[in-house]
Amino acid sequence: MSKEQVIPKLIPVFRHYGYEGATVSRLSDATGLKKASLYHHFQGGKEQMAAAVLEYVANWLDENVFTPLQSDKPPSERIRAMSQGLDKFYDSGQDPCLLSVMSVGEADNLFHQQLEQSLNHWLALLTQVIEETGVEPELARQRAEDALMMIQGALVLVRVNNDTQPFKRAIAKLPQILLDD
Amino acid sequence: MSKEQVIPKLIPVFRHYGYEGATVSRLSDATGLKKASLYHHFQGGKEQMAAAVLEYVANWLDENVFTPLQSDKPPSERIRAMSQGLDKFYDSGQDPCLLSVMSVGEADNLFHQQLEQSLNHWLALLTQVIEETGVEPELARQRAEDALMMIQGALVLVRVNNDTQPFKRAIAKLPQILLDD
DNA sequence: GACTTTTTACCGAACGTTCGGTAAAATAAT
DNA sequence: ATTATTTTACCGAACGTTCGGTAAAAAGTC
Repeated sequence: MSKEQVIPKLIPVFRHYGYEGATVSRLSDATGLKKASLYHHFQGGKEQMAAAVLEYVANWLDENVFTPLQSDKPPSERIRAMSQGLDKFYDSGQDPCLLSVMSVGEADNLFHQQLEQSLNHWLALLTQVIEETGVEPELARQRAEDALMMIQGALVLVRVNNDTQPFKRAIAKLPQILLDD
Repeated sequence: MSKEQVIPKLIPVFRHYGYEGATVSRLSDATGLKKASLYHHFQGGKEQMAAAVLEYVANWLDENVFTPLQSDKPPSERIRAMSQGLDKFYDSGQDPCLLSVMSVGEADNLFHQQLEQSLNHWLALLTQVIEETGVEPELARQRAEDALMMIQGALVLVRVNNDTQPFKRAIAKLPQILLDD
């Protein structure tokens, strides 16, 4: 079993339990590999596993969310494409966000730089799309932030309330937040 | 040292490290009490400490956020009062939200009911205030959800980006979200 | 192609450390 | 003197990690 096959099995563990909650035992169970085997693939241990997961997810987002956002189609359609990618990424809000779960406790010390970079990359791309519709840079940035806040907040609501409706509405409201306002 | 003096010292540990990251050692350091002394006050151990923290925070919110929201003043002023309480509670976004941090991993299994109840209490109160301005129940509920999403999302953004501006803007936007729309 | 060597993938068992938690002794308060 | 509070010393279990070794695949040699 190669790393590329292992990493996707690690993802849900970190997502649902956070860094400190993602014990090597749980990671072992999730992958079907014994602890020692995990350490064969990731000599850097749990920290390297988390780093690999973050990198994998960043690439997934690049392909399924950021690239569609940068196509040459009209902004409204690009945002629709992004929304579709996001809905798949978060499984309609049922899967927690790695970004938010990894910015807690010890994990934040280890991965803050990576997380900040990913978030700002996303914000920058979104801001650019909005600017292309003729909106002032500062306002465009604010709308981009509003959109991300809505999504992240929706994920919290969904998790606590066991109801995916807020997330679906947040996704549906994205065009309005980003373009109409 | 009494429980009432200990609990406030426990709060920041759970807030910043989450339930699994809030080790008894850290709780001991934060309170200045040795482990065994903590167990004298909380025979139920770490779980009881977390439960006490949640209860304490719920009461604080009741007094400083929910009660001002239910006064007999006009809705706009009640929302202003709530905003003020929230800003103090989250220290302008610098302090993470217990609700979101405790809904991860094992902690969610232990406290889901409490968290869900607190969130829905808040949502219900907010919805009621909006309804009083003549808004349909369903729309009022949606606006209440939007407001909470904005705040929760802002907290994520602030934590990752080390910049409290998004939170301050989210707070400032509350009247518009809840009343103007 | 057959044989040897090296590398890869995996595992059982154990490592030292830290986890949450407890018993008994010491101290403080009344 | 009694009670309430804190501390020292300790426990089993789980933590992340490492060790020694096995089986199979890959690479190198003839």
